[in-house]
Amino acid sequence: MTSDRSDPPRSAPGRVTSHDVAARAGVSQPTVSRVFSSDPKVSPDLAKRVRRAADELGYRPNRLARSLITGRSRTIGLVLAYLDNPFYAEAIAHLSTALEARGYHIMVRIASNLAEEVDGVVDDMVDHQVDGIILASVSMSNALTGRLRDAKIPFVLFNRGQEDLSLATVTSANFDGGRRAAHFLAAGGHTRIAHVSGWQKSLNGRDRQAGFLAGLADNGLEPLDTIDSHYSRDIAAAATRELFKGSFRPDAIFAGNDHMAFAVIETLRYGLKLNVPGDVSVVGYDDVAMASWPSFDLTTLRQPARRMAESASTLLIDLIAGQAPDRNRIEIDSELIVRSSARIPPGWKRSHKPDNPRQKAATPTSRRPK
Amino acid sequence: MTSDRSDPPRSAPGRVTSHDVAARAGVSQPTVSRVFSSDPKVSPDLAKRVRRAADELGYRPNRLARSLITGRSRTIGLVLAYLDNPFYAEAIAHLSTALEARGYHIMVRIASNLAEEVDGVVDDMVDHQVDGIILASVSMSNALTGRLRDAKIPFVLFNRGQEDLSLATVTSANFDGGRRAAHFLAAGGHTRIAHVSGWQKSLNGRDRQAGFLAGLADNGLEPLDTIDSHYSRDIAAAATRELFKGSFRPDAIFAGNDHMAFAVIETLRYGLKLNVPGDVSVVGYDDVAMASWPSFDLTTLRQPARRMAESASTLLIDLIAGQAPDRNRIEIDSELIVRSSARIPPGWKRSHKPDNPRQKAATPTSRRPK
DNA sequence: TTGGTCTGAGAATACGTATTCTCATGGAAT
DNA sequence: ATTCCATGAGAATACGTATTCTCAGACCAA
Repeated sequence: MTSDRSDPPRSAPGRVTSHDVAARAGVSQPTVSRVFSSDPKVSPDLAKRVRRAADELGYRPNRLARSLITGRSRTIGLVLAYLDNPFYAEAIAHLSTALEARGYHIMVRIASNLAEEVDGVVDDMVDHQVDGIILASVSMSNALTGRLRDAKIPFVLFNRGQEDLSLATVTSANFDGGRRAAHFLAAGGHTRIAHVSGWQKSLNGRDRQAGFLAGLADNGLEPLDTIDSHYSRDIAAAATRELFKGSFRPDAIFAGNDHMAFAVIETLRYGLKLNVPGDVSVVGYDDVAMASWPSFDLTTLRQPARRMAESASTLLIDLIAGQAPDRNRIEIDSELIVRSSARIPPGWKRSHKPDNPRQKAATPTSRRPK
Repeated sequence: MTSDRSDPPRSAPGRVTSHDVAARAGVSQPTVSRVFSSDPKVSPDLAKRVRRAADELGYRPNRLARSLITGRSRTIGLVLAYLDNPFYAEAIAHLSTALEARGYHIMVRIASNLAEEVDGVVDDMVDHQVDGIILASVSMSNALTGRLRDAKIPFVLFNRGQEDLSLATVTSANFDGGRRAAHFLAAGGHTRIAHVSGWQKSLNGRDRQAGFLAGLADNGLEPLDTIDSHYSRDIAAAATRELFKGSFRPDAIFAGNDHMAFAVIETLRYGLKLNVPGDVSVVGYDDVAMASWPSFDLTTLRQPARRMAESASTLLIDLIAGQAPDRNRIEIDSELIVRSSARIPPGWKRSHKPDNPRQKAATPTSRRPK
């Protein structure tokens, strides 16, 4: 006999709580709670009775109430700056999958890179009691960093390093990737190599550029020019036109990411009537899905979005659990994917296309009329 | 003198509650609550004192606790099936913005179109007490529909109609769009027109196809063929090859969305060595950002993602508020954007390019070394 | 048989806020 | 001056669950 008997269900109809289940199963509310938090300290037969009652009533635990008392919402906030770059769409998908597998949910917000806007968004997430935050491609103000520290909310920077070594970050090996791009172009015999770079106020952009310059230096080369194009299609296109204004024209361009590389290629082809890779070789960074499309067939450095998402998730969960991870700055190697947008040096081979199982299964259903 | 004085703050350090604020301001906890829910029934000077105390302590209301008692989480769930189609990336961004402006937050989940998986994802969201759900491009099982009805959780289908007229949906005018595609191609003098269609188990796909067929019929034409290509790039490519196997080849193809149209164009160009639009005209549906890229310069029907997102948000909020909206099936007109991937009939003009203000501001910073 | 440990489940409480209830105060109306 | 209502704020309670505390009974050893 429980105290629930005297409480008529006064809440919204259809809203069934652990008390209702308890009443029907003839047990106390804590017992119901124990069953649903898989607390071992409940006898098998009682547990069965509770589960049956729950099923009959269609009970599902209210995660808000649970979160309120445990202090953990099992929600993590995801802040994104760009969504026109498809790399981040892939990132969302992989992060969502990875975190879901770990029992977490994602709250997404788009914020421009203005520090002020990011701050507001993050504050909002804090109010929602997120357990942790992933900031993809957004910069952090020092004020914000401090506030998150105070609030003891762990966060991970995804694809955006930061000078501050105490911040947890997951990136690809940007310096190394930039260097390998340079080596590849140098091996291809290019000598007038320009860089349409990522935003130089982001560490990603700087590291790729620094690696690229180092790679050129390894081969006794200097860049023809480097132009900060802010990860923007339009600016990258303008930069490309700029590069070809003078008489000393590039024979190769390394772009700070694929998104800009596409703009570079199109400006070369359709604006300047040049041939890629005949006249100019182009190399990108990311290997988004479109990079393998025949229109671009872009040679690029693959950032493994899935592995990066896995790493970021694991890292963040560790931080939430209070475990100091072995490393809080994770760099994933990026692989050079050789396609046809850049001259292939002797001895190098085109990367084989990944076989797509769906393609074989593609048996479209056709109907010829009549 | 309040009862708070006797309660030492025993919760996690840094966790400041309305009780703490109350104690410091010398008022009761309900008064603090009233100030932060902008309840008018609190005198100005007290309110000021409370706000000051809150600022000094860095207090921010716990939205979980608030939600628990109000029964409204101000969170809405967003379920997506595809993210490789950039239309949905745009949709996320616009939905996020629109709902944020209305004071809501978004919980995102990717679910394949398997009914079972969608059900699980939605159940999960219900547990999280979302106030409403937007299902983008995913189908609903009848069981799920019923359960959401029972749980009294409103939902809106975004870009995916449903036969059941009682379900709230926001789509573009798919039938009309399909018909206009047909009219355009017919006006261009094409006679052997094929359709690489969207998934025929989705109403979107069927409506576009039906409109397309009606539009051909308006011109006394019949389709050369229609092939269900499931919104898949690979299947669309296979379908295109299939269409060109025989001797009676299409002179125009209408694709069920841009994502497939790109695959069609590339298969024509790089697989079949045909010219677009010289040999074959191609029309798409969506007008994603890439459609305006010079590589494709795709003639297509623009689904205004922003307006659709606004409508879906408004509709859902109305449903949550319990107001029966005037219409629960919203169709947004889609505009034909004439570019160069399809022959332009006499008398028609290419749609002017939207002027991009950023392009003018693009003054890349260059540095020539040395 | 008695004492002690262990097990399982109910009672009580906590989480942080919103809301209802209650009541003191003060001004207006008579 | 007395009654009445409006106003504003504190006391009490609720939201739905997890957790701590408590205790009855079972079981074993002596």
